[in-house]
Amino acid sequence: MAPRTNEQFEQIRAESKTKILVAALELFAIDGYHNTSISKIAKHAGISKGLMYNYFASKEQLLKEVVILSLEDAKKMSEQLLQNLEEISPTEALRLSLELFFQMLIENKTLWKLTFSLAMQISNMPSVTAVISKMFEDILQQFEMVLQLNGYSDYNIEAKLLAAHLDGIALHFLIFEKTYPLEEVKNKLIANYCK
Amino acid sequence: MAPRTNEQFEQIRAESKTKILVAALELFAIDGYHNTSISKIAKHAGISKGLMYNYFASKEQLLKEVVILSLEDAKKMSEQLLQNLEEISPTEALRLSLELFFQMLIENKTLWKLTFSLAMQISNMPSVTAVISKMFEDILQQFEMVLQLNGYSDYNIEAKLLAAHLDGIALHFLIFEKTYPLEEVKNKLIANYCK
Amino acid sequence: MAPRTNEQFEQIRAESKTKILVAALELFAIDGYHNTSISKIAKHAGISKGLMYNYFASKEQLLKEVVILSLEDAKKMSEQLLQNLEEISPTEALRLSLELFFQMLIENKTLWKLTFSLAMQISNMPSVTAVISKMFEDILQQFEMVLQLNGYSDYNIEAKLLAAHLDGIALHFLIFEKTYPLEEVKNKLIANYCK
Amino acid sequence: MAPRTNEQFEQIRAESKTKILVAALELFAIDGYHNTSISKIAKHAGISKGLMYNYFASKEQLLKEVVILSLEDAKKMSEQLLQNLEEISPTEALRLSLELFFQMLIENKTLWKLTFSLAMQISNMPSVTAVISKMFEDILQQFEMVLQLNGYSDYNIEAKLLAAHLDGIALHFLIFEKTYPLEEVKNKLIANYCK
DNA sequence: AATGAATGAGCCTTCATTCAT
DNA sequence: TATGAATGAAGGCTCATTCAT
Repeated sequence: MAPRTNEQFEQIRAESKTKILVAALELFAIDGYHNTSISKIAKHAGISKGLMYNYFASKEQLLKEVVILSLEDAKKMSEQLLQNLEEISPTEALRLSLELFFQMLIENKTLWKLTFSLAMQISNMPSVTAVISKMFEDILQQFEMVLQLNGYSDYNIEAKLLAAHLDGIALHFLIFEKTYPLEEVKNKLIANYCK
Repeated sequence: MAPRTNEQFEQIRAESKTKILVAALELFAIDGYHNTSISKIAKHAGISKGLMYNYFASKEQLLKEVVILSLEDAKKMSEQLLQNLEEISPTEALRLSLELFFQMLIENKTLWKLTFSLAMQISNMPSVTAVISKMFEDILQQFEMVLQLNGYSDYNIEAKLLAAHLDGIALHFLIFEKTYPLEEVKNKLIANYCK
Repeated sequence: MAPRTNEQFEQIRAESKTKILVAALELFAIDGYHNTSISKIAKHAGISKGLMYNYFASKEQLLKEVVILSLEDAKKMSEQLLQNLEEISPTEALRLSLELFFQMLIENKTLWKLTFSLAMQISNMPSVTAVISKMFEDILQQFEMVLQLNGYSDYNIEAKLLAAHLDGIALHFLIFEKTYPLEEVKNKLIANYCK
Repeated sequence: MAPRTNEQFEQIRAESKTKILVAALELFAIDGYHNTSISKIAKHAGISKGLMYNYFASKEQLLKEVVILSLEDAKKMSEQLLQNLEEISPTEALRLSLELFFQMLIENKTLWKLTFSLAMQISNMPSVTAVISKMFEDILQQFEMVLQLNGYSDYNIEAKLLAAHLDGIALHFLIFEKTYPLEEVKNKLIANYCK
C-alpha cells in the first residue's frame, strides 16, 4: 500500500481525538469528573490508555477541551435563532429564546450536568473556569438584547435575573430529573415573561 | 490518677468533633468533596488523620454530618421568620422571606457552595442526597404557603419557579462572587414579586 | 472507706487479668489473632483499652499468656487421668487416654482452634511457639508411656503416629465441624488401637 | 514504533503473573496470609506495588489463585499414580498412594504450609475455602477407593481416619521440620496399613 | 487502677502518567 | 500512530500503642 498522505494522518488524528472527546463527555457527565478514570474513557472510546496522552497533555486538559467542544455545539444551536431574530416580533423572539433554552436543556442533559458539576468544583482549574465564564457572558448579552427589544427598561439587570431563573430551573431539573414538572414550569415561565 | 469524668470526656469529644466538622465544611466547600482528602482535613483541623475515624465512620459519613449541621443552622435562621409570620401582611411576609434568603446566602456562602457542589456530584451517596432533598422540600412548602397567602393562584408551580430563581441567583453569585451585583438583583427580584 | 489492702489490690488485678485473658481466648479462637483487635477484646472483657496495657506489655504478650493459661488448663485435665493410671489395666489406660483426648477436644474447641491456627502461623513469634512445643512434648511422653505399657515395641515412633492421628482428626473436626462424624471416627480409632 | 504484538504482551503478562504468584506463595506460606503485605510481595517479586492489581483484583483473589495453582500442581502429581493403578495389586496401590503423599509433602512443603495455615484462618473467605474443601473431598474419595480394594469393610470411615493420620503427620512435620523423623514415621505407617 | 482520646505507621487499593516497543 | 505493562504517589481506613487525667 502506498504510505498514507499527510491528509490521511490528519484525518485519523481528528477521528481519534473526537472519539476520545465524545467518550469523555459522556462519562464525565454521568459519573462526574473524579469518578471517571482515564482507563474507563479509553475503553469507552475503544482506544488505548496511552493514545490519549498522544492527543491530550493531561486529564485536566482533556476536560477543558471537552467543555470547549460542548459549548461550541451549544453556541451553534443558539446562533441559529439569532439569524432569524430580526424577521420576527420581539415577543416572539423572546419566546423563541426561552423555548430554545428548554429544548437545549432536554437535548443536552449530559452537557448541562457536566457544566454545572464543573462550575462549582473547579476553582482550582482556572483554564476550564475561564471557558465557562466566557460562554456565560455571551448568553447574557443575547438575553440583554432580546429583553431590550421587548421594552424592558432594566434590561441589564433583568437579563441577569432571567439567566439565573433559567439556570435555577435547569439545576432543579437535572437534580430531580423525572419527578420535575419541566413542561409546566416552562409554560409558566414563558407566560410570565411574554405577556 | 483518676480517669477523666464522663463530662470531661464529653467536652473533649465535642470540641474535637466540632474542629473536624468546621475544617471539613470549609475544605469541602472550597475544593469540593473529592478534592479534599482526609489528610487535608486533619491538617486543617490540627489533629491526626486517625482521629477523624474516632468520630466519623467514614469520609462519606463526615460529609453527611457536615451537611446536617449546616442545614440545621440554616433552619434555625429561617424559623425566626416564621414566628412573626402571622403578625404581618402577606406582602411583607413574602418580602421578608426573600430578604431572609439573601441574608442567609451572604452569611453562609460556604454552606451554599457545598450544597451546590454536592448537588451535582453525589448521586451515588444516597444518605447525603436524602438530607439535601428533605431540606429542599421544606423550603418549597414554605414558599407555597407564602405565595398562596399573596394570592398567587398557581402557587404550586410558582413556588417551584421562585425556588429555581433563588437557586439560580445563588449559583451565579457563588460562581462570580465579587463581580456579581447581588444587591441590585435582589432589589429587582423583590420589586418584581412584591408588587 | 478504709484504703484497700494489698491483698484486695492483688485480687482486683487478678480478676481483671483473668477477664482479659478469657475474652482474648474466645475472640482469638473464633476470629483469629489478626482479626481480633485490642478494642474488641477490651469491649468483650468490659474494660478499657488502656487497662489492657496495664497487664500485658503488648498484644503478642497477651496471646502468649492466653496460650499458657489454656494449656495449663488442658494439662490439669490430663493429669487427672494419670493419677489413676496404675490402678487400671494398660488397655483400659490407653482407651481412657483416647477418650480423654476426644472429650477435651469437644469441650475446648475454642482452645484447639486457637492452637492450630497459631501453630502454623507464628514462626515469627518464638515465645509463643516455644510454649506450644513444650506442651506437645509432654503429651508425646504420656503417649509413649501408655503405649509401652500396652506392649508396643516401637512405642517411640508409635506415639508420634498416634499424636499425629489425633491432631489430624482434631484438625478435620475443627475445619468441618458439624459435618464431621467425630463419634464414628473416635470409636473406630479406639477399636483399632485397643485390640 | 509499532506496538508489541499480542503474543509479546501475552508473554510479558504471563511472566509477571508468575513472578507474583511465586512470590506470594512463598511469603504466604512462611509468614501467613495476614502477615504478608502487598508491599512485601511486590518487593519479593521485584515489581511495583501497583502492578499486582493489574493481574489480581485483590489480595484475596491473589490468594485464591495461589491456592488453585498449587493444587493443580499437586493434582498433576497424584494423577500420575492413578494411571497405573489398575495394573498393580491393591496392596501395592495403597503403598504407592502413601508413598506419593509423603513425596508430595516433602517436595511441596510451601504449599502444605500454606494450606494448613489457611485452613484455620479463612472461614471468612468462602471462595478460597471452597477450593481447598473441593480438593480434600477428591483426596478422600481416592483413599476410599483404594481402601475398598484392599478389603477394608469400613472403608468409608477408615478413609477419614487415614486422611486425618496423613494430615496430622504433615502438620507435625511442618511444625518441627528438621527434628521430625519423617522417614521412620512414614515407614511405620506404611507397615501398619499394608500388612 | 482505670479511662479513652490521640497518634502514626502501615494496610489495601486506585489511577494519572510514562515508556519500551 | 498505537499499545498496555509498569510505576509510584496518594487515597481512605485500621489498629496497636501512648498518655494526660
